[in-house]
Amino acid sequence: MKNNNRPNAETPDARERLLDTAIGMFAQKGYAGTSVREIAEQAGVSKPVLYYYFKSKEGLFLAILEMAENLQKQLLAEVLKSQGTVVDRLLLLYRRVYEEVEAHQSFYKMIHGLIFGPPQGAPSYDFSRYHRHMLDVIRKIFNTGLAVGEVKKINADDVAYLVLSLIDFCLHVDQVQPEVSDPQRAQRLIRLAFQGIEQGTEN
Amino acid sequence: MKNNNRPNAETPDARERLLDTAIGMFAQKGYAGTSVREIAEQAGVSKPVLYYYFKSKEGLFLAILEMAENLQKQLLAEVLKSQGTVVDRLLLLYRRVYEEVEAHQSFYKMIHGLIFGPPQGAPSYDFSRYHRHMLDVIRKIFNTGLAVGEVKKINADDVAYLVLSLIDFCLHVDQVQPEVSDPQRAQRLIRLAFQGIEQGTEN
DNA sequence: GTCTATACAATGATAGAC
DNA sequence: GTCTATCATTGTATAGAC
Repeated sequence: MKNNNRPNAETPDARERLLDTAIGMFAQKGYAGTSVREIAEQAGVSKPVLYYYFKSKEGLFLAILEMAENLQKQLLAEVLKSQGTVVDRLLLLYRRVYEEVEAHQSFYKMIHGLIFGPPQGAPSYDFSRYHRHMLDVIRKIFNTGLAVGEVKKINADDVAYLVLSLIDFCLHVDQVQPEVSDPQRAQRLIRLAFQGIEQGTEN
Repeated sequence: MKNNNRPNAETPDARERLLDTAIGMFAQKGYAGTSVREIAEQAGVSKPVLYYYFKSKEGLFLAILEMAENLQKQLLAEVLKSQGTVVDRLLLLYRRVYEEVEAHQSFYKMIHGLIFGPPQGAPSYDFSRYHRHMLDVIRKIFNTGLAVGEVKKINADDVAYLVLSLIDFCLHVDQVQPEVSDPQRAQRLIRLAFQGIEQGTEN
């Protein structure tokens, strides 16, 4: 937030290096699997520096989560401003999330692991909020389509869960099985769900 | 496997108690977050007993994973024998997985955490195999439907990913947010994807 | 097979000098 | 702000008696 005496420093200061390093290690080895010694070592500082800036392992952890939620809020607000058909706006949502994930891979991986993985003694935190925010946005986009008769009269909740399922799963595969990853898959699957799989007996 | 001198013992023997306890704790706190001391304590045995049966923490862990894969193989083989329309068979697949998850909640939770969570220093193991097996089965079911013109000519891979996305995500929600859980949701979402969301311009 | 007791490394955290 | 040195605690694992 406040940028002290190094506006354009090439090497980020200790605090930022600690944040970056911690994100990477929490992503890779989880909360319990990562030791403060490793974090400090890899960030090139001593342990007391970590405790100076973040007070504890938990403090460092919570500082990261706060950043994450702000990033998500910003992204979703941007997507909500978009115009177009429901499908197009949902595809935009996916593309923006995908870009963000690509740009901050470790960051996403860490949050992903916390949402889906076990709470390995990490400070308690309501991770489902990330999904709730996503579901809210998808529902809103769908409802505007409902109003103009662009989509069938379906429970908006169901559509939201369906779309979020596809987005999340595809991002997950991209991340843990890069060898079978396919950046276009999520977009194909969303279109697929909109058009249907069965041979159409129009109802 | 081999059942020694207690065919109908009310209290399982030490080995089985250790397995059950470990599954529960790995599910709740992850691999790194669980100590052998806790496992032994909660199972009502001493630490050396754990090492006697499983050689190490990793050994105990791997013994559990072996059980898990056998259970999955058995379930999928059973589903593959089913008859009916593609949708019905996929709904059966979901119902059977759901039943299994309900019957062995901690077991599923542990595997789920390992598939989606970070590898918290746990022994390396290819967890994507669980997804591969599921994808295989869904693809096979879809292809039989393709052969009889029951479904559109779509990439079977895409359909498999789509269906697995829905199943996995719904099971995940049931598990981590029981308050918004809905056992019927996955089945509704699968039907939804087959029927389509858009107002039909038949193509 | 199961226990008590213990070895020994790694962990989160801090005191106090600079 | 950053370091060296250190603490108490907890971790995995084992020796050896029963």
